[in-house]
Amino acid sequence: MTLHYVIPLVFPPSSFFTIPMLTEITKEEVISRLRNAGISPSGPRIAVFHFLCNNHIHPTVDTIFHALSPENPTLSRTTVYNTLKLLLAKKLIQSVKIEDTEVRFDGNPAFHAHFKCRQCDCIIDLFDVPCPAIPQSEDFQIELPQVNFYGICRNCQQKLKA
Amino acid sequence: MTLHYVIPLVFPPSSFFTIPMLTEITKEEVISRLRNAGISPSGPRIAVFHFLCNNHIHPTVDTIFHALSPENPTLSRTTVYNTLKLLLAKKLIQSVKIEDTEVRFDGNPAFHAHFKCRQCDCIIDLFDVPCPAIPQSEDFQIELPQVNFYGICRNCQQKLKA
DNA sequence: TTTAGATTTGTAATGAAAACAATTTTAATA
DNA sequence: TATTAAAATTGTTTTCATTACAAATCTAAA
Repeated sequence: MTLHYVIPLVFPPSSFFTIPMLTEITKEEVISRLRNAGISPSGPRIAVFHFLCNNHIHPTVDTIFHALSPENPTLSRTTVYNTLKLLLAKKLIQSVKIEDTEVRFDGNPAFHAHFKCRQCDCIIDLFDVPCPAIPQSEDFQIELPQVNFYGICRNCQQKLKA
Repeated sequence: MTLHYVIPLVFPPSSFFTIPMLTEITKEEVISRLRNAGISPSGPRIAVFHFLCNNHIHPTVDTIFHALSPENPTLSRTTVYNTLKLLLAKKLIQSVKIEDTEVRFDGNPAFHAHFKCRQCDCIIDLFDVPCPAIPQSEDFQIELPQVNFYGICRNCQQKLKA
């Protein structure tokens, strides 16, 4: 079977750039999600998870640390690392391996593809790229795949044109 | 349109594990490919590219360096880095961003998915996972996507059963 | 109030990658 | 063949994300 796709003239095309309802996730909702996952909702954990849920910028550890430090003066990088590892293990977030050497994080654990702009290094969610078939085993769970695109984002395309 | 997939009992299932003809790529063929790409075929470049074409193990820089050092006693890590960067720019190879912090390399630049075993850390080519639709722009080339699966490979599944 | 376990913190260590300058090689020209 | 400029390679140094580790702090149960 061959699938045919409409080839858009700009990237990301609107059909690949659906923006989901960006309702603010409250601290209470964050605490509830942590409790449901069996994680005791400490201050740093609430802060890190809340930041990831409401900032769809696929931050690095350092970005998270610097964003939260002013409000949490005693926060340490190690705690950010520990917290992210814990959230990943409980599948409350996902990691995005789209850079060569550093990991980025995404507060939305559901499958979606990502696009990295080679010009401005932004990372954009692509909610309308279908998830590739995930082979399942009787004995083992195969995790969601990562699907990463690379290129030039629409903003940078327009800047380069001008 | 909904697609239905046969769910295999073991992973990787045979249909996801097609092994292409693994004919040895000769040094002459390697030199020819380098010349066609406008790269002068120096000793280190031939060695690195030849290694990648004939060892489908998705090696790291360090693995390549240690594999080639005995035959090339003066080879330096920096040269391996430089050569890989050049081969990538000319699209003779591809990088595989499937680990958190280090990049792996693949002598086959054509699209195929990858699977990483969380148990033994091996990386397996999945030649039968279809390439997601690649949005194309009039002005900019969007590069091939990376599709990465994670889980437990068949070997480790059997070891864990026993 | 005590105390054990959980959590957080800061420092040190690791290691991949990049930056950099110097050396060596190559290839064109005299 | 000799000269020389560009290309390629090399080793060292630096950077920086991540991990390891041990000490300090906090939490919640007894």
